[in-house]
Amino acid sequence: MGITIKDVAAKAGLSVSTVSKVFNHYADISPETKELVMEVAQSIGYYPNATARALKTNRSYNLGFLFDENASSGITHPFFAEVINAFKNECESRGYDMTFINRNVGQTQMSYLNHCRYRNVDGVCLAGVDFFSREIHDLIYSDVPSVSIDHVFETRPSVVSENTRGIQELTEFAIQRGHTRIAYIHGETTSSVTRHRITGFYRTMTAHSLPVPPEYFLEGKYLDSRRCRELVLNLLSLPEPPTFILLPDDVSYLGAIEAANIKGRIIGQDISFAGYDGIQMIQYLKPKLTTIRQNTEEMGKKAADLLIDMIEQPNTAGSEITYITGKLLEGKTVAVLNG
Amino acid sequence: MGITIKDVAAKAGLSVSTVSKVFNHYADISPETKELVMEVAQSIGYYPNATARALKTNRSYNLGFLFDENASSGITHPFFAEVINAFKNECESRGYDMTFINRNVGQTQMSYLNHCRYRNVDGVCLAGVDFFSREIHDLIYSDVPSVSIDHVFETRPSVVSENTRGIQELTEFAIQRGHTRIAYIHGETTSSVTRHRITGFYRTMTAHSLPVPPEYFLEGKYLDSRRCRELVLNLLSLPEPPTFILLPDDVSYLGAIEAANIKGRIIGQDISFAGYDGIQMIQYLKPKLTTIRQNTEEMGKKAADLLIDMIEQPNTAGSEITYITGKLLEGKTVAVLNG
DNA sequence: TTGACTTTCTAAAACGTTTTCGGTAAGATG
DNA sequence: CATCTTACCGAAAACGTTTTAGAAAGTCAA
Repeated sequence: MGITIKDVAAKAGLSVSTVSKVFNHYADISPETKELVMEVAQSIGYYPNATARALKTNRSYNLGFLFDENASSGITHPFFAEVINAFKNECESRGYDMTFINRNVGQTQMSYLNHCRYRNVDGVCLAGVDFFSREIHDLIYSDVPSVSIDHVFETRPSVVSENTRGIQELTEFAIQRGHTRIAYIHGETTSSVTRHRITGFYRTMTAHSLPVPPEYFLEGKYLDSRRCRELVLNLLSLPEPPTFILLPDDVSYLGAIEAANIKGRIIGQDISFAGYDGIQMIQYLKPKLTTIRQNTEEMGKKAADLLIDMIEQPNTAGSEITYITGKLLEGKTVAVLNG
Repeated sequence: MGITIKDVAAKAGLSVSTVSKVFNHYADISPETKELVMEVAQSIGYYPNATARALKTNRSYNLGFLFDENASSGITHPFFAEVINAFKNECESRGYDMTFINRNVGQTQMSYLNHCRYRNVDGVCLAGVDFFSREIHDLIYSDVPSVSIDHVFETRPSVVSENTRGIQELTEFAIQRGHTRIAYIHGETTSSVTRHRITGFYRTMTAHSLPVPPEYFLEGKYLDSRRCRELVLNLLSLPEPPTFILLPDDVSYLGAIEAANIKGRIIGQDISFAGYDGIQMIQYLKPKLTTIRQNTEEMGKKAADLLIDMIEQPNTAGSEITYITGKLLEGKTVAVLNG
């Protein structure tokens, strides 16, 4: 059917082995032969078959990306989409392709690990999954190389954004401007990201001897602006409402704006907000949101690099943790109370 | 290294062929043997190797997805992300995986077609690319099955959203409410989507004998709210500004809001807007945008189905065009001038 | 009993590569 | 001239499957 290495060999008057060697940059090939093979290959439009190669070498040059599919948004998630995009770009530039790993291939349910094996991926990157589940555990402690984003397993390298520090900065930012009644609507506590952020929040509040009344500390949901709207409404209805509210993320700001409008508060004046993520689209809103811009570009790229390095030099593979720091974007949503 | 079909055969006391047949649901296998094989396979944790299978059968159960990588946003594009997600989900439920197709694999530049061949994808879905380029042409007229989204090639099936009709509805909507000075900031004219929309616009305007002065018809860019802001500012600065402006898409509305604020116009009163796409996040903005909600779910799913059908029943493969109709979402951005 | 089917299984070739191990020829060395 | 290197190339096995063609054994009717 297709054009194979045999056709090239025949046309060039050489053996299959020799042609193969040319494509794999073996040393024992004369420059003339090399050139000849290349020419012939070009002329008849030969391209090595990745499948056959993968079978032989047990390397597919294909990386898996695993994130929670049934979670809200999948690839639609603005934060993960950016990370995935960066990951994919780095893969490509290093000669790898990317496939999504899931567990329902056709009718037959398949574990993540089995899917990886079945597809023969050289490695897999995990992001936004339930890192405490059995399945993920099996995958992580298997022989397939892996790297995780925003969660660390001791035996594997990981890329984590400095969530604790990010929230600290944001909280500090508010306190510096005279806020003391500070509320935090955090995301799902099942995620370790949330846990780190909560740590950052409490740490800062404690450092400044500020109280955190229970009604100021609410469990919201990531990316759920409707939910956020309700919670902000609740907060603003308190007898003693907060002056500053940390939101789960940028998208939640959409709900916060609505709530503020309903309550007739002017944002950045009567009530202050901060988000998390630094999503471009949200930055266009008025008033501009004060937030932490996550370096998604770096996260995706670094994850790919760690993974590929691990694959290509298995001996030197460690369990390096790479911290990625976000950047505080100062918007107009935080009032200065002590000006 | 891994567990192969041979191990299963040995342990079950059967031949490799028999085991293979069990996994491929051949008829000439007794129920007892079938059960035995399944049991043994289960017990030693055997899983068929997709690579070897692909090599033999020339089917990879892997589908390519191709979209313009260097275009603005890649996977980050809110509209395409939704389509891709739906496509991916449908693939999975029918037993296929999805890989992104690009042209820079490692150092070596590779044509899209070659990438498809190299990866041995069973088919490829095209969206948001330059459909008029040579490379895409080569791919479409090759032997690899393909389906296109929002563009039709006569020889291939396609899924297109009814862009002409969408803009017609929007324009009609404005006219019914008494608007006559209607401007259109359209997207890049290189895309056939834009061309269809422009057709819809002119058709409606002509049907109502309304003029379209050149200064009301501007080339903007998709997803570029900054650009949109400038163009809306220009429009609002005209001696005789429009009362209604069709925007390239929903994201552009962010720029439009800014421009209206700068010019001191109240949206839905002094100036009216309509978007396109129906992106969730934008729908949370105030005032709520009147727009066409694209049925991205259906588009992605249908594209996957067409492609897989074509792969699995090559004989019945046609060049069916599937039209997906959007739905007008009435927001608060259109003033009623004849009320 | 015998031939004709059926049913169930297997041997072996093939898919397109990579890689090991040798082999050959030419040049270098003494 | 004999031997040793060196540089280059090829034969063949292997990777883990699928699939064709046929073998063996059982069934059944006449």
